[in-house]
Formats: sequence, C-alpha cells, structure tokens
Amino acid sequence: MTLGMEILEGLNPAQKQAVETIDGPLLIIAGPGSGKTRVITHRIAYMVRVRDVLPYRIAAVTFTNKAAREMKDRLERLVGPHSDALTVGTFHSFCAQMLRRDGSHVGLSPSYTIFDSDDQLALIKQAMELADIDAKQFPPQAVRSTISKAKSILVDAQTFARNQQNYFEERCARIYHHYEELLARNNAADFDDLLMRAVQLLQDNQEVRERYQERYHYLMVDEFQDTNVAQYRLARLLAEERHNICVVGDPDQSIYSWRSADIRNILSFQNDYADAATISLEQNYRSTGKILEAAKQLISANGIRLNKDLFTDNDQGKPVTIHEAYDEGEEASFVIDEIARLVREEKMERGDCAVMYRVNAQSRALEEACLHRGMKYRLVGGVRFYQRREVKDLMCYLRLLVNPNDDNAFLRIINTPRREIGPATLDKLATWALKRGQGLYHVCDDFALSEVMNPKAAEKLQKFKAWLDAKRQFCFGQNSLQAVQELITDMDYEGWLMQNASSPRIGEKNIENIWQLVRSIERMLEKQEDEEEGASDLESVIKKLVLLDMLEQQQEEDDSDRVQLMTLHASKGLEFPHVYMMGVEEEFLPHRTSIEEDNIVEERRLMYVGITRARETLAMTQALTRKQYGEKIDTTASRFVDEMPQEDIDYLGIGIQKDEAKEDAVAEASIANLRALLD
DNA sequence: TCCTCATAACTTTTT
DNA sequence: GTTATGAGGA
Repeated sequence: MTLGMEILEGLNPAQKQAVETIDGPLLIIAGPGSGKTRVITHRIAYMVRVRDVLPYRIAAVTFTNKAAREMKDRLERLVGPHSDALTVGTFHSFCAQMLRRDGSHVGLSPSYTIFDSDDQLALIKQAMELADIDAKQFPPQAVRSTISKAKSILVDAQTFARNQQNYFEERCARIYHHYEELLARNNAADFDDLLMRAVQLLQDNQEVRERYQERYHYLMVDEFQDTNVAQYRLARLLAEERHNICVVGDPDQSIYSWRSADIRNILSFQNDYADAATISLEQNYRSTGKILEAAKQLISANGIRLNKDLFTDNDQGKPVTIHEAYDEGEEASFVIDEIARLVREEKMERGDCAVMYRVNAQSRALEEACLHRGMKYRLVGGVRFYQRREVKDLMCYLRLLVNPNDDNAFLRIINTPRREIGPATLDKLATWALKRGQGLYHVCDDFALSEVMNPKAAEKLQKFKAWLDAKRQFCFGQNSLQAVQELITDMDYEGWLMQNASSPRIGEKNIENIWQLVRSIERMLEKQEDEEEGASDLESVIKKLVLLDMLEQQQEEDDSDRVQLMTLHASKGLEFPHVYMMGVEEEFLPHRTSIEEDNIVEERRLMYVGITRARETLAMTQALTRKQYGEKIDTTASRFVDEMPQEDIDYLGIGIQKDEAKEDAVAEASIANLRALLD
C-alpha cells in the first residue's frame, strides 16, 4: 500500500479523511479556499492509484466547462496517462453524450441538435404563433423562463398542463405543448431537455439504467449547491446501485438560484442517504486574515446557515480598501491606473489582478480604460465567442449540414448572406412544409413548390438546397475541413461580412472570428483522429461544438500577462492575489432586480464569492454617479459595506478625477455623499 | 423585396 | 447608450 501514498502528503486531517473516504455516500462542505479542488482531484487519484479503481469507473461532474477543464488538467498530472479514461465533464455534456448514444428511447435521434437560449426564444415565438397567443401580452422571455424552470424540476408539458394555477400558466401550458412539438420536429433538445431527457431515459429504461450504473461505480459532483432538481435526480439515479456518491459544495456560495439551482438539494442528500458521512473543510489557505474576516462577517448577515467556522493561519494582511470615483469612467480609470502603478512600482504581475463587476455591461468602461492605457486584458466570459453573430451564422450552416431538420438554423441562414429570399417566400415555404409534415430545408426542392409561390423564388430555394447538399457529401469523408472552407468561400461570406460591418476594423474582426471557429474545428478533428484512430468525422465535432465545450480553450494563451476582467458569477472557483470589485453600490450590488424580488441573501453570497477570490489584497470601488439610459444618476453605497468589519476597512474617498472637472466633481461628490448619508 | 431611418424598450447572473 | 422592431421609400 505504499505506492501512491504520497497523494495524502500535505493534506490536513479533514482533507485526508475526505480523500480516504471513497465508499458510501459522502457530503463535503468546502468553504472558500479550503482546498476543495485539491481534495476532489486527490480523492480520484487515491482511488486509482491506491485503491486500484479503474479510471473508467469514475465520473466527476462539474457545473461549468471551465471547472471541468481545470479538473482534467490537474488529474492528468496526478493520475498520469490513465486519466483519459476518467469521465470528467459538465452535467450538460455528460447528458448530451448519453442522449447521443441512447436518446432514441426518449425520441431523440443521434443526429439531434442542441438549441441554445437564442434558438429557444425563436422557437417559443413560433410556438406562440401556433397557439395564437399575443407576444405583446405574454413576453416570450417570461414564457421561456417559465418553461425552463418547469423542465429543471422535471415537469413535462402534460404535467405542467395538469397543474396550471392561473391564466398565465394556462397560456404557458399551451405554448409548452407546441414548443415541445416544434423541438421534436427540429430533432432538437434545449439545454434543459438535456437534463430532463437524460433523467427520463434512466428512469424509464431499465436496460440503459443498469448499463450506466454498472459502468460508473464512483460518482462525484462538484459545486453541489448549484445543482437543480433534475441534476440531482440524475446523480441519484446513477448512484442508485452502489451509493458511492460524493458531493462537494458550499451553501454560502450558491449563486445560481435564478437558474433553478436549489440549495435544498443538500438537505435532500442528507435525507436520501441517511448514512452519509459529512466532512467540513474549514481551514482557508487562500486569503489574508482581514479578507477572510470581512467575508465571514458579511455572510453572517444571512442569518440561518449551515454551521461552519472558517479560519486561517495566514497573515492578517492589508485592510480592505474602498475608493470612491466620480463616475463609471473614472472608476474604471482608477482601477486600471492603480494596477498599472503597482505593476510598475511593486513589480506586481498583471495576470495576478482580477477586476470583478456585477453586470457584463460594466466591462465596457473597463475595456476602454485598458485600451486607452495600453493595458493588456482578458475578458472572461463577456459577449461569448459563440454568441457572436457571425460565429452563430456559420454554426447554423454546420448544424444544417448535420441535421437537415433544424428549421431554426435554416431560417437563420437562408438569407444570410443575401439570397433574396424574403419573409413572404418563407411563409409560403413554411405552410407547404407543414402540409407535407417535413422540415423547411427538406421541402426546398419539392417540385410542386413552384405552384404555390413565385417560381423564381422556388428556384432560389432549390438552388440553395442543391448547393448545401453538395457540400454535405464532402463533409463526412477525408476532406471535411475543406468542405467547411469551401462553404465559406462559395458564398463569399468574407465579402458579405466586410460589407455589413459598421467599420472595416470590425469587419476584419468578424472574419477573424469565423476562421478562429474553423481552426477550432480543425483542432478538434485532429484530436479526434488521435483518439479514435483516423475516424474523424465532422458530424460529431459539430455536435460537440454546439455544446461549446472547447471553444474557449484557445483564448487561454499567456494569461499571466493580462488583467482578468469578469463578472462576479464568472469568478467562482478562481483565485487571484489582487481583486478589484467595482460598483459596490445599492441597485448594483445588491442588484435592483434582486432587491425587488427580495432576494438579498443571494446577492450577499455573490459578494461573498467575490471577496473570497482574493489572496492578498482586495479593493472595492463605488462610482458616485452612473449613467443609466443616458442619464446621470447619483448612487448610494452598498448596504453590504456596512456589514463588513469597519476596523478592517480603509475608506479612501475620491480616487481620481479630471483636473478641469475637479472642483465640480468634489462638489457633486459631496452632495452625493450627503444624499447617501440622508438615505 | 431590400434598405434606411426613427422610435421604443430594455439590462443579471450561464449551460 | 444600446439593440430590436416597424414604417415608408427605392
């Protein structure tokens, strides 16, 4: 038993216990900075190297792609080459794979497409038209979130219809029904379906269930506080046979209830597995004493919580600072200038600094400040690559290649670039397709089409289909990448992008983006070739791409030299020596919508997450005025500031202002301050 | 059928 | 200050 025992070295007693407890249900409550990821990875390494568990039998599910990737990397180092056999991924990717294999039992053919939230919304709108429900009266967004919530607690259309409580829900029930039909017709699943169908699959199908239970003897769930009902049910089904399920989480870091994450899952876990062991990791190795104290005192304002006492042996460190700035521009300038100064004077690394904010919109002022000063930065998350218009368009072409029933993709690209096929034609096409009971694309070369519409239009449709069909032939052989490239050049997509861009620079950027997409396809094809001996096929690559698993990978080059900009949500699971938290104001943090919905506790947790990312220094900023809808509004300091230990905080007043505006700024700022005091 | 210009409505966080 | 929608002209 000496082999691999070094895995336990350097772990504290609680960590060691967590690593060694591999049989039976286990709940690990892991405070921030308590070495959670270390424990998970070491636990897996311990199973494999000491207890001789086959990597093949272990599954670890996380919440985000980023977390999954990081875990994979660490495991590679700890476990070695056998780590490839481990199943590590997000719930969604795990389910997507399961459904690709066995989805036929729940009505999904292997070539199914995954619809993202934009597709979802488009489909909801269609469903509302079918149900003859006015989109002005019932906002499609609201309908989508209602349906999404239903799915995340495993309520299907029939059940939903049975339990409707009011007029809105009655309308939603009808839309839900049509929506599901549309999904089926498109051979598609939305994000929530991935989970719900996977659960259905395991629940209704004994053979499949037993196969998966037999495959996975050990299951780990990371960020358990962020799982929703469907995800928890899935985990339970997988672990039903052996009960070797380990969940790791921290209720204080639950920040996704708006996505139906349910902290009660932790209680359910203790109920469902009465014999579960519970281990708390309470020693913080990350932050200074003062930072941890600030975090602890803040979160204690949340009242009833699972008992947990964080402590650290680290130095007390520097006080938390709070800076006021005149407006959001000055706020951003201050932060960036400060970072520049510390890099210059104290040899701080840019990559050691993270700037965090509540809403994505705040990143713009920051980006401008960075650009202006030549500060290198990386936007974590932000307007996501795959959501960019040109990337999505190209993706839709690819989707249509794989799944000709994908009407959403068809509609998106049929006239992009221009093919002079307008709404009138499409309307007729849709009617025809409905009559024939087939997809839009399929019906494009129907010879009878020229009788129900302008023959010229019919010809254009037919030409389009013939062209794409020709491309499809080359997609699945050796030259699939070439087919993609031809697709782009054939339609002079580059020219179209340039023409439509507001400036040549943006046009070039857009073009760069699509080639970046092509490059990641190329990389994935190569990778697949390595793994599966030559069997590279575009089809499976495109399906993975839709799950957006790999797209962000390439952006991660030399981060060490770049300031990291991100939302507080995106910061979860990360740590940085220096953290700047912007917009610490009422209406922002806590956010206005949360105040209205009376969900301050979650905002507090969000701030708690942000604070506990910091290792050495933490600086917060408040802009005294902020532009909203083009109008300047005075702000109030966040209530959370008062909830932190005042003795550990330095208030630094106005951080910076333009010289010519100085007097005005001071005057206005003090008025704003006075107002803040009066409130 | 496409394009331009005006106006309205909106903004939380993400797989 | 944006992005989604709509009316009206080419």
